[in-house]
Amino acid sequence: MLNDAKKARAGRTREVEDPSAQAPKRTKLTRAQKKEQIRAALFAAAAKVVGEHGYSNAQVAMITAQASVAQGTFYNYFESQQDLLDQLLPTVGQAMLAFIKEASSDAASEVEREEKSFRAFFEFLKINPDFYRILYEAEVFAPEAYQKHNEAVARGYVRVLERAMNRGELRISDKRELEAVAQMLMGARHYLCMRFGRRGRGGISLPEWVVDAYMTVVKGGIYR
Amino acid sequence: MLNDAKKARAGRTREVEDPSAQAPKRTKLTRAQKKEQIRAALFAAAAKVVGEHGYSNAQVAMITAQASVAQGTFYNYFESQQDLLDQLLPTVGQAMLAFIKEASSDAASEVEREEKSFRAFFEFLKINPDFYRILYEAEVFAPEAYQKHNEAVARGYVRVLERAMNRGELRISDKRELEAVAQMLMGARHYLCMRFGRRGRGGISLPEWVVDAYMTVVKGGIYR
Amino acid sequence: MLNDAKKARAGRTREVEDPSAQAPKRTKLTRAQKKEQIRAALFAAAAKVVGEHGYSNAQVAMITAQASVAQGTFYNYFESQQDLLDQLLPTVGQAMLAFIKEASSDAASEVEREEKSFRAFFEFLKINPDFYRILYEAEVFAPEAYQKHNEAVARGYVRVLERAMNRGELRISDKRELEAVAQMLMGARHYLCMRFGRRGRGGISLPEWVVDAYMTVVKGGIYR
Amino acid sequence: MLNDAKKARAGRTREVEDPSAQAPKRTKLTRAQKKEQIRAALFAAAAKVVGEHGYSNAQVAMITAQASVAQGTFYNYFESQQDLLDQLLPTVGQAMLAFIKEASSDAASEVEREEKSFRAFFEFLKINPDFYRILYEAEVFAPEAYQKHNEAVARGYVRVLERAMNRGELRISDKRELEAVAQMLMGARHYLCMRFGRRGRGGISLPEWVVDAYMTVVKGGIYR
DNA sequence: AATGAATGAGACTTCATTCAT
DNA sequence: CATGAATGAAGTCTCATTCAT
Repeated sequence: MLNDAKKARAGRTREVEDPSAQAPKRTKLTRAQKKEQIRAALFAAAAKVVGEHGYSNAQVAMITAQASVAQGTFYNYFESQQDLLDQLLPTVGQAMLAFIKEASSDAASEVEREEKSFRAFFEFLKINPDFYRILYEAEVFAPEAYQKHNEAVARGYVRVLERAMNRGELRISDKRELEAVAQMLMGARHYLCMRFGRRGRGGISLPEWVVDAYMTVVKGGIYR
Repeated sequence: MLNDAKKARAGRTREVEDPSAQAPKRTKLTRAQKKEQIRAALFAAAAKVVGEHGYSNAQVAMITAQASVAQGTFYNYFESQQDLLDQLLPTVGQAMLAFIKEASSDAASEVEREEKSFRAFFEFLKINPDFYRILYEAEVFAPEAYQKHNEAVARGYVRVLERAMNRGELRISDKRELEAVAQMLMGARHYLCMRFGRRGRGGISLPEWVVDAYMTVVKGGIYR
Repeated sequence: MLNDAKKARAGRTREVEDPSAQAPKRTKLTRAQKKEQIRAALFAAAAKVVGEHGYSNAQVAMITAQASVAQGTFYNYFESQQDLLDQLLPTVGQAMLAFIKEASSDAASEVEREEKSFRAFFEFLKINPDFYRILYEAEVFAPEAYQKHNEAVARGYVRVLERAMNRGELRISDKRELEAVAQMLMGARHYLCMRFGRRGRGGISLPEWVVDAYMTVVKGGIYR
Repeated sequence: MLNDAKKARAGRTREVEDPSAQAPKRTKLTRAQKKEQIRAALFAAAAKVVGEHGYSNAQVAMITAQASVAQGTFYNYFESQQDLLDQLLPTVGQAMLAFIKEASSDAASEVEREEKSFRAFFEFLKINPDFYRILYEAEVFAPEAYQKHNEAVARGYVRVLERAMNRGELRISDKRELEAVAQMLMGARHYLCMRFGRRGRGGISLPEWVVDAYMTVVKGGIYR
């Protein structure tokens, strides 16, 4: 979804330039479909612009230019600039969570799941390099969305940890501490990403020894 | 252009003087003292404004109003708004590092030092609630300063960890991994602070069980 | 006077740095002399600054920096910035007129005097490259002074032309036309200077054929 | 403020569009036409403001007020204030050249052409009294445009003079001197205009004896 | 008098939002 | 609805002048 800007635009253009096309499947789009396409294009454009220039430089003019629509059109889809920015992380964040879930679904143990999730996070970032700024600048520019996202991710961690704790696999036994551990893992991932996972756009593969360090701490610090 | 003028003036400035060597009581401050006072007031005002409203709303007008000086005065002390913002974290960051160093200097072991440092960080935040935003929004608004600060903090961690590793106290043995561990600790602290350390201005005492969770992971995950 | 900035500054510095100097002649200057020195330094500085950056960029700060005095000092000598700018052309303009008069005083005929004056103007500009802007930008930035200067120069021309006319040496006979001719000569000189007389600072020698063209027109167009 | 602007604009628009016209096609202007109108209004406003107050006082606010548009609108048409100022002389200068060409096209000889051109210049100034400052202050405020304009005008003179020289009608025979002569004519015209052609706004008719003086010099000084 | 920092009015420019077509 | 130009509030920075030392 993050990199669909071009496709979306291309799609629209094609339609316009050749109204008599006999394309069997893509006949004229309905109104609703067109609207949905534009909305999607605006999201994709916003993602790209925020990813490249940050929230603070994500001007409406830039987003609409990127989406190949007029500036005024923006306000047919969003109440305000902030409205779109508030929706950006939820939209893209869901995709990330789904991606990670999918990638870690076949784990044999909680520890393995953690490693797979960890790797998947960086895999996702490699595919969607815009996500880093969309996620981490949201604390400043879309705080509500950020907090929700954070809580959702934390809940995921806590659920897993809880299961492990109930099986007696954890070094901690205080239920309250589970969320603290979750936050620590999230923070650790954030900083490793910041430091080792972002060499320019297009990303870079995370060094294997970073994964080693992370898993060493996870295995020894959290699990027995 | 402006710079030429400034340089010329700076060159002429005789900053030495102090002919009134022993005037200890003097109600009136010397010019240099006044200047220093205003500079400090601007920094303090900026810290407060950034802490309360964030970098993105730290307008020059707000800062100067807070410091009770005219807007133009600002530019006698800083090249530009960004110039001040760039200096803010270094200035306050130093104070934090000094505070933590002082608080953890009497630790008997590396692990104890880590706990004392961890607690001191939150102590510092309680005293300087503005610091949270000054530090963490800097990634967006003063990236260079942020990176420097981050590296300085990381270096501190690495130094400690290295010592421990050389004594065979660590679970990892790859020197490269030390920095990864440092980043993880920093990230963990950041997120714990975000989640548990900031209930409104004035801060809140960190729950003891958060410290427990943190130290459990540190002890089991990093140290043998 | 135009190039005394350095000297003036050196003078002050020397005095300051070695109050016990036994220099036999330059003992302490009187108050009045000091004032006169500063005023001269400000004029010289203004000339240099205007010559290099134009009136519109001749900020008080630049002028005082160039003169090595404090900004506030400026207002002990001039009512306002405009006040100095208004006095600049009269001051330097007098020097130019004197220079030209001196250079053309030994002419055997009016035509020869004109050639000598013409050459002397460019000679003066070579020595004082700042003069071009001081003079010609004054039309915009010190219009009153400009007009006065212009009239003074025109009067000089008219006086000469009148003499020639009375001797029947001119092609025109209407007294009113004398001033028109004077203005034409001034305009011609201005434009030749603009086009041929100013290659960078330091000036350039006027090509001889430009003088030829000028004198051809003067000889054939004005004199019989 | 918004209201004022709107009303003002509405007023202008209505007036311009001529509701009583039988406009066969369309009462309302197309968008492109409106844009062109605003651009023209901005140029006209700039010309008036510069003519009255000079480049140095031609603030964006003044220009837009004069054009009855909002300040922000300015930047839909020009990159910056300087951008407009740079375009002003080329725009108006072309009009002047066309005017003069038209007025002197039916001349029987080069000398006559020169007289007609000379008169036409002042005619143009009478119609466009703003042109004087637009042209002559450009040396300071839009130097590039000024130089281009100057060169264009000089080329025109040189072309005419060259023709005459080839026919042996000139007193000079050195091709290089042609441009010098052109500059002299331009300077002469400038100064005559400054001294005799601008009594307040609305201009004044140039005294006939000024034309006589000019033509006497041209005929005797340049042509045989 | 000299100093040089403080002042604040004022200029330019940006950009989210509105609105007429 | 889409369009894209118009709007004007708001923010940054400059610089002549003032003023306390």
